[in-house]
Amino acid sequence: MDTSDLAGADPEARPLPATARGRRRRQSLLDAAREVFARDGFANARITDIADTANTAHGSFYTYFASKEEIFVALLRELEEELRSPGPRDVQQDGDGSNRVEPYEQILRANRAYLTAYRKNRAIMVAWEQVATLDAGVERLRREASDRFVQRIEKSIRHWQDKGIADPDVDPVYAAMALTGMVSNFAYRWSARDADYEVGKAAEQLSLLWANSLGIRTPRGPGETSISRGRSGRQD
Amino acid sequence: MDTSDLAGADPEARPLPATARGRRRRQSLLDAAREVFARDGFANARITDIADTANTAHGSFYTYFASKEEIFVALLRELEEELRSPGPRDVQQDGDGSNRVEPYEQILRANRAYLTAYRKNRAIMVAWEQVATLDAGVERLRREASDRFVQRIEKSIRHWQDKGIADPDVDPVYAAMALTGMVSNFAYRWSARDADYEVGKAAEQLSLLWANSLGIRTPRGPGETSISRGRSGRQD
Amino acid sequence: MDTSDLAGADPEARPLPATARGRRRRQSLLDAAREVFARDGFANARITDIADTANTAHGSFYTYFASKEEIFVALLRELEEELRSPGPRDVQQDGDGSNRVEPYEQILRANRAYLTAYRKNRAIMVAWEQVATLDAGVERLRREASDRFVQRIEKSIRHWQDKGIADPDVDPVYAAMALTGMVSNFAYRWSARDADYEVGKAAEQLSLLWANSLGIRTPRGPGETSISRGRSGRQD
Amino acid sequence: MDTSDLAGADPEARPLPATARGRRRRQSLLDAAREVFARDGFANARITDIADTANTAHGSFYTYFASKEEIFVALLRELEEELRSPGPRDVQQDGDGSNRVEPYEQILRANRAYLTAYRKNRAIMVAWEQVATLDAGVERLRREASDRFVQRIEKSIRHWQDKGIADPDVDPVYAAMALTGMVSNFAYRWSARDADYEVGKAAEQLSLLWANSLGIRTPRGPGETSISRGRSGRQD
DNA sequence: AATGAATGAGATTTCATTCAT
DNA sequence: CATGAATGAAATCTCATTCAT
Repeated sequence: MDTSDLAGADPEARPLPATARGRRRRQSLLDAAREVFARDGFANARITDIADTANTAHGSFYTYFASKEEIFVALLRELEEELRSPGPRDVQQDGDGSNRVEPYEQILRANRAYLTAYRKNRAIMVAWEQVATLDAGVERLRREASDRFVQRIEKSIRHWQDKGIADPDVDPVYAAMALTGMVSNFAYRWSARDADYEVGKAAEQLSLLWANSLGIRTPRGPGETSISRGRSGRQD
Repeated sequence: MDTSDLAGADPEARPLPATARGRRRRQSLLDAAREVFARDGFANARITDIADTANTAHGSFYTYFASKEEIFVALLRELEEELRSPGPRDVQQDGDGSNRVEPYEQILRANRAYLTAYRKNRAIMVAWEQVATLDAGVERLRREASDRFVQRIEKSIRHWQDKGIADPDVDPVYAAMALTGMVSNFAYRWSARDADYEVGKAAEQLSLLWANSLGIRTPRGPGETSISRGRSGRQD
Repeated sequence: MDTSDLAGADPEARPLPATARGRRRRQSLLDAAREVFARDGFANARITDIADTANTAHGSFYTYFASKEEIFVALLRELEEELRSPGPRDVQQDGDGSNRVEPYEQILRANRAYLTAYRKNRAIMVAWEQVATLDAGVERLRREASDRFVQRIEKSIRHWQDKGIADPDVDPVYAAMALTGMVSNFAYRWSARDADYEVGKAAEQLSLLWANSLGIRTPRGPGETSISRGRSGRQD
Repeated sequence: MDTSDLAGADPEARPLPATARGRRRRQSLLDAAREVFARDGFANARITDIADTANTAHGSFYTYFASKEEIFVALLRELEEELRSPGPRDVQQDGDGSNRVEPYEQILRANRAYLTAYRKNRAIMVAWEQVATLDAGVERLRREASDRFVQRIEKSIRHWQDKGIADPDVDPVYAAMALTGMVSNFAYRWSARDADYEVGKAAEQLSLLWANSLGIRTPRGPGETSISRGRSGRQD
C-alpha cells in the first residue's frame, strides 16, 4: 500500500454520514482515534484498536474512513481550531496609543497560547510530527499550517521594521521561520521529555528571546538593568 | 515486536568482527543502510533491501546486527563525528584579548558548521527524527546528543552573562534549548522543502537572531544604525 | 487490487530459486496449485489451501509467487507442452504419394490428440476458461495459444484449397476459427458435464464434420452409401 | 458462502412484488444489474454497485433478491426471449414443395439470428459463461438452454437424414453438439476480441461449414464450380 | 417497505527473524 | 560464517448480508 499521499486527496471529499446515528458513530471513531494515537503513536496504532475503543465492529471503521491516514487527517482537521497556530492575531492598529498592545505583549500572548494548545494536545502534536515523516499528505498539511503562521509573523516583523521598532538587519523571511521554529521545537522537545512544563516561564523566556532577537523593546522595571541596554553604554 | 528500547541496550556491546573480511562486510552493510535509510526512511526500509544493496544474503545481516534499530544506531555512531553537534567547541578561554574569538563569531561558525553538516546528512537526520518517535533507545541517543549540545550552549551563555556581555534576564537553560532548537528546526524545515538552501545567508541570519536574543553585540559597520542600539538612546 | 493484467507482466521475469531445495519447494507449490485449482476452480481456490497442500507455511507461497494469478500462469506455462494445441503438426509434404498422410487422417490425429490432452487436464482447462474471463493476462495467453493454433489450421486449409481438395468457397480465416472452436467447445462441454467421454468416437465424428465442412474426402468403405457422395451421383 | 447451487433453488419461487412501485423498483434493480454485470463481469460486480446504479439503498436489494446469483438468474430469465437459442424454429414440414424452406436457408437464418442476439448481449453472455463455472444453478440453466437447442438441432439432422439429404454417417447427437458449439464458440471468441464483427459474412461462412459438414446442398449458381461438387465429377 | 449503518468472517499480504544446508 | 529458504504473527481491507430505525 502506498500511503504516501492519501491525506491530500480530496480533502473533505467524503460527505458526512446521512443519519444522526452515522454521525455519532463517526464521531466516536474520531474520539477513539484521538485516544489511541495519543497513547500508541501513529505507527503503532491499529485500526482494530480504534474500532474496539469505539465499541464498533472493526469493519465499521471502513464505513467512515478508508485508512489510518484518512482518520488521522480527519482528526487533524477536527483539531484545526485548536491547532491553528495562534499567532498575534490580535495585533491592533494603533491610532491613539491608549488602547494599543505592545509588540512584546502580542508575542507573549501568542507564545503562551501556542504552548498551552500544544501542551493540551501534545500527544497528537507529536504524532503529527511523526506522521509527517511518513505521509506526504500529512506533511503537506503540516507545511501549510506552518506556512500560514510563518507568513503572519513575517508580516508582523515587516510592520515593526517599518515603524522603526525592529532591527532592520533582520530578514523577515528567515526570522519568521526561525522564530516560529524556535517555539514549536521548544514545545516539541519539552513534550517529548516528560519534563516539568511551566508554561508561564517558558512563554516569558521564549518571548524575551524573540523580542530581543528582533530588537524589540521588552518591558523591564524602571531603572532596568538589562545588559542589552547596559552594554550599549548608556545608563541612567 | 517491541522495538521500544533495543537501541540503548548494551551500547557498543557487540565487538567488531574478528576478521578483516567480517569488518569489510559489516561496513558494506552500514553503507547500504545509510543509502536505504536515506532513500526510504526508517519505517519503510526493509532489511532485505539493506542486505541486497550490500550484496549480502539476508541471513548474513544478523551476523552483524540484531535488528533494524541496531544497525541504525550503529550508523548514527558512525556518523557521530559529523553529527556531533558542532557547537562552539572552539570557544577559547580568553586571557589575553589578542587571540580571542568574538562571541558572535563563535556562534556564526557553529551555526554554519551545523547547517552544513545537517544539510549533508539531511536524509539521515530526518530519519533520526522519525526513529526517535518510534524507538526509545534512539530517542535517548538523540536526547543525549541534544543535551550535550544544549549544556555546552548553556555554559557559554552563563559565561557571557558572567562577563557582562549577555542579557542577564535570559535564563540560560531555556535559552540554550530554545536557540539550539531554533537552528535545528530551521535546518529540518529547510530540508523538508526542497527550497534553495543558501547556507551562508541562513547562518548569518540565525546567528544574528541568536546574538540579538542574548543581547550580544553583533558586528556592524561604524556609525551603525541598528535599532537595537538606536533605541537605547546611547552611544559610545 | 487490480489483478486484471498481472499475468502478462514480465513473463518468466522471476528467476528460478537458486537452490535445489527452493526449486523443489516451488515445484511442490505448483503441484499443489494444480490440485487445488482442479478441485476448487480458480475463484474458490485459496492461497492458504495451496500452501497447506504443499505442506508449507503460507508465507512461503510469497517467496515464489506474488499472487494467485502468478502461480496460475506459471502452472499454465508448465503445461505448455501438453496444452500446446496439438494441431496437424505432422503434416507431411507429399512428394511421392507413398508416405503421404491423407488430410482426413491428419485431422483425425490432431483432434484425437487434442481431445485426449484436454481430457487429461480437463479441470485445469476449465479453470483456464474461467480465469480468462477475470484476468486480462490469462486471457491474452489463451488468445495467443488459440491464435497460433488457428493460424496453423488456416494455413492448412489454404494448402488444401490450392491443391484442389478443399472447397474454395470456404473462407480459411473464418473456417479455421470456427472449426477449432468447434473442437475446443465440444471438449469443454463434454468435460463440464461428467458425461461418458468416448474419445475415439468423438474424434471420429468431429473429424468427419470437419472434413465434410471443407469438402475433404473422407474414407468410406467401397460401395459406400454416403449421402454426401450419393447425392452427388458420382463416382470414380 | 456456498454459492454453488442457489440459482436452481425454487426457480420462480419468489412472486413478483405486489405493488406497482415494488415492481418498478425490482425492474430498476434488474436494469442496473444488467449494466453492472456487463461492465464488471459477475465476480467483480458488487451488490453495492447494483443498488447504487438503481438509486436504491443497499438494504432494499434484499427485498427483491436473495443474492447476487439470484438477480443474475432473474436477469437471464428476463433475457430468455432474446437468449432463447434461435434455432431453426421455423422448420416447416414439407408436404407440398411450394412453401418449403430449404435446409440451408433455415440454418443460415438460425445462425444469423444467433450471432445477432449474441452480439447484442455479448457482455451478459460472457458473464453467463463466467458464472456457469462458479454456480451450479447457473450452469444447469445454461446446460438446459443448450440442451434444448442441441436437441432441436439433433432432431433436424435426423429429419434431414431420413429424407436422404444429409450424410447418414454423421451421428446426430455428436453433430448437434459440435455444430451448435461451433457457432456459440465462434460468437464468444469474436466478442472477446474487439474484432470487426461482420455478422453477414460470419453467418454465411458458418452456415456453409455447417451445411457442408452434414452434406447438405448449399446454394450455388448454375455451372457451379464448388470443389465439393466439382470433385465429384458429377452430375445428375 | 426503505434506508443506510453494522457486522464479522475470511482472504491476502508483509517482512523481521530463524534455521537448515 | 554464508546462504537463502521457511516461518508465522500481524495487520489490513472487502463486501455480502443482517438489522435497527
